[in-house]
Amino acid sequence: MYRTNNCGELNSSFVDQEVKLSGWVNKIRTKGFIIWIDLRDRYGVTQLVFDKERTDASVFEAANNLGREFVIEIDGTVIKRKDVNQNISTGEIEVLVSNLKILNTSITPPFTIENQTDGGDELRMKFRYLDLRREPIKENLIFRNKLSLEVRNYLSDNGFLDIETPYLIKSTPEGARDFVVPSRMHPDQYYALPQSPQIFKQLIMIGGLDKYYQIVKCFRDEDLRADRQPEFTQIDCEMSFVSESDVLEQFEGLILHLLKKFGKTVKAFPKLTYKDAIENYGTDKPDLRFDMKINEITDNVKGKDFNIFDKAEYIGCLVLNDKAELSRKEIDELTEWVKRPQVGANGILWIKNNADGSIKSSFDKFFTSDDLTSLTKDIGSKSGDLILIMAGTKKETLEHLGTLRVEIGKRYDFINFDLFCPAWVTDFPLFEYDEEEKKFKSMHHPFTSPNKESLGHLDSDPEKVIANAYDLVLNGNEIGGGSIRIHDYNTQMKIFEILGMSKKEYESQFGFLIEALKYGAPPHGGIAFGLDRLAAVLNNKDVIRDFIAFPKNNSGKDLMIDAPAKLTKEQLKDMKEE
RNA sequence: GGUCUGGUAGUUCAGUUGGUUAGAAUACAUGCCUGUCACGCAUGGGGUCGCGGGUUCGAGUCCCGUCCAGACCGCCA
Repeated sequence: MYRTNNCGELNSSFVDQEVKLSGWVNKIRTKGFIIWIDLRDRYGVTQLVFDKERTDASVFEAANNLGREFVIEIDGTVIKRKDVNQNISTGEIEVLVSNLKILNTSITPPFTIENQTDGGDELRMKFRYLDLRREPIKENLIFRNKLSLEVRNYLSDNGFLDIETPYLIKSTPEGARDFVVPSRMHPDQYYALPQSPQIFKQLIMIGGLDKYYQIVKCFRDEDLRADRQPEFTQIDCEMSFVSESDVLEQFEGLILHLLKKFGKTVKAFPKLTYKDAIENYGTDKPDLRFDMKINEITDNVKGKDFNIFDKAEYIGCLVLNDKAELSRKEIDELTEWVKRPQVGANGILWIKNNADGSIKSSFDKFFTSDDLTSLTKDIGSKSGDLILIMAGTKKETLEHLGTLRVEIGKRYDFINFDLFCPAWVTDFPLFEYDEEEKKFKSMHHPFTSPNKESLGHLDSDPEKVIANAYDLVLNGNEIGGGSIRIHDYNTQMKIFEILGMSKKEYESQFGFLIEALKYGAPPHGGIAFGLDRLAAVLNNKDVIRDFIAFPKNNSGKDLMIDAPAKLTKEQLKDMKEE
C-alpha cells in the first residue's frame, strides 16, 4: 500500500493520526534545523515537516537530499501547524515524517511545476506530461470530465442513445480537407477520417433509433487557430420527427443545464436571424455580453460632398457610451489596429459628442455642427459619447465594424466577463456563391433542408433560399451548429443539381444515403457542439489547447511525440500496388 | 499560400547610435539560517545571442536568405 490518504484531504480533524502519503516533491524549503516539503498529487498539496529534534537523523539526512519532482512515500503523524496557511485546504496541518522512501528520482524539470510557470508554450508542449502536473492544466481536464459527464447525463435522461460510428470511412471532396489513411489490403486505395459522423447519424435515424448522440473525435486537415485543432471532439446529436423549433428547445435545455450546473449567470437566450446578426453585430457569432450595436447611417450622411461617404455603398457606426474623452492617440491606435492586413479596413472616422454639449468630428470640413447634432440624435447618441464610423462596401464594412466592436469591448471594458450570453442564430442562407469556382456551395452541408417558405426561389434565385439551419453562439464563439436534414429523395437530388454535382459524382459519393432516402427516411435533424471550445468558453478562455491533454501546435505538430513523421521504405511499400 | 510578432544562460526576459569581458530574475549547486509556505542571506557554475551568408576595422544589434514558435487572414461544407 502506497498511501492511506491523498495530499488534498487532510485537515485539523486528522490531527494525531498516523498516515501514509505518496506524491511528488513540489517544493523544498529548508531552515537548516528544519525542512518543509510540499508533497503534491492530483488532489492537492500537503506540507511535510522534518526537524533535527523530532526526526530520526537518517530520515532528516534523506530529506536533505531530495530534489524537485522526486516521487516519495512517507509515514508520519498529522500535527497542527504553528502558522496556518489560509491559501490551501490542508493549510491547518502538516505531517511530521517518521519514515521516508524514495519511489523514484527525477532530473531537474525544464520549467517550474507551478500555477504561474516560467515555461513557454513550446517547452510545455514538448514536456506535456510535466505540464499536466500543473494545477491549471489539471483543473481544465477535470472540468472537461465534469462537462462531458453532464452532457451524457442530460442526453441520456432525455432518451438519447450513445452509438459509435466508424473512423475509417470514405473521402468526399466537399467541405474541409480529409485526413486520409492508406489501405494495405487495397493498395492505392484510401480511407478518410471523418470530419463529422454526419451521414452515419442520418442513417441511424433512417435506421429508426430516433435519438442519437456521441461524444466523438472528428478530423479536419485545415490550418489551425487558437480555437481550432485538426482533431477535436464533438458532441454530436440527431433526432427524428422533429422540426427546427423542437431541436432548438431540446438543446437550449442542454446548454441551460450546463450553465446552471457550472454556476454561470445567464441573462437571456435570444434567437436572432443571420441577417439581423450581420446587420447589428457584423458577424454571425455576436458577443452579446455588451449591448453595443452597429447603426447604419448610409442615408444620413450622403450628399455633403464628402467623397468617402458619397462613394460608399454602406456607412455604419458604433456608439461608445461615455468615451468622448478618448484621446486622439487612442483613436489613432484603434485606426492603426483596423488598418492592419488582418482586419484590412481603410480607417475610422469619428464624432465626439462632448459632455459639455460641443460636438466635433474628423470631417468637420464637410459637416456643420447642426448636421452632426441631427446625426447623433438619429442614432440615439447622448452627450459624452464617442461615435466611430466606417464606410465602404456593405459586406466588408459590416465585417470590419463587427471586428472593431469586439476589440472595443475588450479594450474599454464594455464586456462583463461574469455573464454568459448564449444565443441561436437562425435562417442562414442555404447556399453561398463561390466567386473562384463560379458555383454555389452549401453554407452548412448539402443535406441541409431548405426552409418551406423560400422553396420557390430554389430554381430562380438559389442565393435567396433560407436553410433550416442554426448555430449556437456563446459569448461571441460558435460552439454548435446544425440543421433539419433533407429526408425527401427528390429534394436531395435537386440540391445536388444546384451544387453542380453530376449524377455520377453524387452517386459515387453519397449513393448509399440517396438509396436510404428511398426507404422511408423519417423527418430528422440535429446539431453538433465543439466540446473543446465549449470547455474553453465556459472558462472564459480563447485557447482550446489547454483543455486537451495532448494537443497539436500551431503547425499541426505534436512536439512531444514528434508527429507527423516519415515512414520507412518498408512501410511505404505496403501501401503501393506492385 | 499570405501578414504581423518573437527566437540571447536550464527557463522567462533586458540589451541604447554597430564598440572593451553579453546582463537581470528565476532555476540549479554549495554554505549559513530555531517555523517556512513566492522563505531569507552569501558564494558559485552556467551563453554556438536559432541557423547560413553578407556589409564593416568591428555585428546580439544593420542587410539578404532560411528554420522554428505564436496570433491572425485565406482555409475551416
